[in-house]
Amino acid sequence: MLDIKFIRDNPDLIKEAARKKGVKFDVEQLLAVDERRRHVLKELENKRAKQNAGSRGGPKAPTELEELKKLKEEIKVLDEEMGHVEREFNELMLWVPQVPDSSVPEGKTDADNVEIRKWGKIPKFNFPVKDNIALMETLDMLDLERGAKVSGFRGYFLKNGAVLLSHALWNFVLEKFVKKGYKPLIAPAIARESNFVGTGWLPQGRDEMYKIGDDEFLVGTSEISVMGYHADEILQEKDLPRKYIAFSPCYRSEAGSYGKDTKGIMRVHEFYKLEQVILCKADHEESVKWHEEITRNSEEIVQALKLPYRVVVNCAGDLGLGQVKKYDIETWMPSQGRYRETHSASYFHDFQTRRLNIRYRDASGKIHFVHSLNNTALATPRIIANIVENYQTKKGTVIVPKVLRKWSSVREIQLS
RNA sequence: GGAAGCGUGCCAGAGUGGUUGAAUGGGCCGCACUCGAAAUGCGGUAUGUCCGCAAGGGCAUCGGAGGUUCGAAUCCUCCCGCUUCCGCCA
Repeated sequence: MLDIKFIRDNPDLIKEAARKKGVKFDVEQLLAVDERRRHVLKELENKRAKQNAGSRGGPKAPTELEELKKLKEEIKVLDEEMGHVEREFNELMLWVPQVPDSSVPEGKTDADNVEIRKWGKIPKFNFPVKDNIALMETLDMLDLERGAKVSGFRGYFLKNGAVLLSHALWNFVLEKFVKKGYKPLIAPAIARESNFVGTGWLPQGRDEMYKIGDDEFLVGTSEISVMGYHADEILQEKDLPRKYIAFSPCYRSEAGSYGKDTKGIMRVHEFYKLEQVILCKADHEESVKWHEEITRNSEEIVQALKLPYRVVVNCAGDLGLGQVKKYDIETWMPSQGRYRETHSASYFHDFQTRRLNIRYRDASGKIHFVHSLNNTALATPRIIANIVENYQTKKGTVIVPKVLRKWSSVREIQLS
């Protein structure tokens, strides 16, 4: 959500943002509704002022009562109209796109994302490369058939080495972030609808979400529940930034991606994620600074795992409604001969915090909406696909990355 | 799942239909007193929104949404949350 005053003053910026992001949004319609809203509001408030003045003091004389009753009826009619206008206004406000940063490239889909740096050496294998599914099934790390039997389409069981690897990864990443001063959380995967609207996942992403109650949905990322954590709070400036590293299971219906990655662990309905979330001061430079930090944090993880990756800046068409700018980290997948997205770092300015009503008081006592950012720290099992492929040996085994050995009893995953 | 109670400002806590945005105490900020501090005294201390260059003013808000009334923090309905007891349960 943006500030209506900002929208009134800069309708052209909004129009341009909608064009760049490829979303349909009619600013003129919003401004017309806004004008009507303010007009009705003024009338309503004037009548209320009259009513308040009239009903002060004690009991009323009959003639006075008659007039007040009439006024009450008029107010009721206006109030109803106000309700309609307000609903329409609020609904439209939810669809106003955040303005992308000027450094965000033009483009429609992820194919238009622009590579900004690369790290690591693409591994060369002197034997036929196996893909992650073959490797993991051969090593008894993954059971897709029984996964589907029990869980349905895209269901999976992780087994043996994959389980140990998962726990080692979680420990490794958690320790790293705690050392950096991030507060660890285990966040709820069940969240009320307002948190989804607040983070900008709803109303547009309805099909992607599992609805499990009248008001409850399963989160597709703990960003949703962690952002909800501070909803309706006023923080102190000295407490900013708040940095969180949150663990949760994540659920995505993957509606609309039926053709993609239909087998394996790259795209599943249920996965686990350690997520970085930062709330910082309402300042563009601050947002940029922390955006670079959370991106670097994740790069450090991938580097420590010695996986080749590249960072792309997402084009405007690949940005969410609320995102100002986004970097994806794409990690090398030998069997596919290309990089695949493993991390996604974005900042929102106050788009989310306006919806969630998260504010802070600055040193002078003024209140502002905080800025918010988030990035994947590590998502499993997806990253395991990268690991097993990059670390495979001629024998068909998988070497455990060095940094994980502290938590792993084996240095090589083989069939036991 | 059954029963009871509760939800007021930064905190504690009054307030059960009529200038109550809300007593009182604490905290916090400012000023005075003091060489300084403590103690004391005085003053200030919500948010949103609309109009306005501003000063200022209007409106809304006592968990949320409705309702009754000329008038609601106070009465009614529903919802949410918390607490306690019972049942069930990892």
